[in-house]
Amino acid sequence: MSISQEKFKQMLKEKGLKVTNQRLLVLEVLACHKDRHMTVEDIYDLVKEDYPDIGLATIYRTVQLLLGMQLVDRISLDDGCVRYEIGEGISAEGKHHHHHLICRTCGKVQPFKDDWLDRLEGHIEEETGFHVLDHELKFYGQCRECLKKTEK
Amino acid sequence: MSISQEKFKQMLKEKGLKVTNQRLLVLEVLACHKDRHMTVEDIYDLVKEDYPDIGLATIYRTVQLLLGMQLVDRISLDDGCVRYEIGEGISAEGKHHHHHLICRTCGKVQPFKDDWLDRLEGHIEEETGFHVLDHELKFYGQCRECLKKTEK
DNA sequence: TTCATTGCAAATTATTTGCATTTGA
DNA sequence: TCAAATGCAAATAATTTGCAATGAA
Repeated sequence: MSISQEKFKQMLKEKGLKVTNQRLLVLEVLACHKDRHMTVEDIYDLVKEDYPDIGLATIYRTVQLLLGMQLVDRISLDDGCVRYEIGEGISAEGKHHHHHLICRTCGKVQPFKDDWLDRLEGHIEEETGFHVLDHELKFYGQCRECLKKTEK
Repeated sequence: MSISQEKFKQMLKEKGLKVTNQRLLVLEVLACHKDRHMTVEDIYDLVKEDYPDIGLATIYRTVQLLLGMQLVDRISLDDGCVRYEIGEGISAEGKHHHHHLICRTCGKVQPFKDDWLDRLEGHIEEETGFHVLDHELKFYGQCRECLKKTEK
């Protein structure tokens, strides 16, 4: 579950930052499109529907702010665009992860939930002394639909 | 083990492409710096030592070519730079993978070899029908050295 | 010879920054 | 009131493209 608007307002205040319409809208747009992997341009277009005067630079600045606050993740799907996704939140049981399955034929991206890597993280710490905080995992291949078309 | 120069020449000829000094040098520079994660600018500087007249655009074009031929991988270490790495080659036993451990404090990147994900790939195919060909896995955290400094 | 490739410069795209103005606390 | 935030335009950075000249087959 991603962050609530109230919690976000509170976090801003704690940091001495201001609650603005622009910031709330950027967060809302990201929260309402969890499973899309949004570019800055995507966010810009959606926020403009509610707030036509917003500037592109504000989107860039807000996204940087949200990254710094760990409320969104930056992902790169290797199509050359930088994309952003609202974070899944951190619970007592640890992070809630999903990975991305990227189809090399049609480019579609589907999420895949899994906690398999938690054990691997422990293994890495033992072997290398590297303390793992987070990970990003992408799989490349062919989705079910493209696979079917190939078989025909 | 990455690709040999002879094999590369042969692949180019099969595609009706020409063997040029520039192409050989870009591949060589990547092969000689396996464990560095090279930006286009890094490659440019190194190739220029042997071939001062090469243009930056040629590096961009050659890297695209090598990507298309699956001889190099594009990686993004989230410092904003796009980086390239020579492929590990595909053997009969499957792909030879390494992951990246990225230190959030000092930015250092260390490789980590592991075949743990092969089983997860099988699991994904069963559950989603997505046929996995390759993957990229990054871990974020703190390296041993930065961890020590924090403890003091 | 002939067409792919190259280097260069200009064009394009993505992102950041400076600054006058506006706005939230 | 007043520093933080915004919108705009200009600046910067990264990458691509057009084109005449070059070079591999």
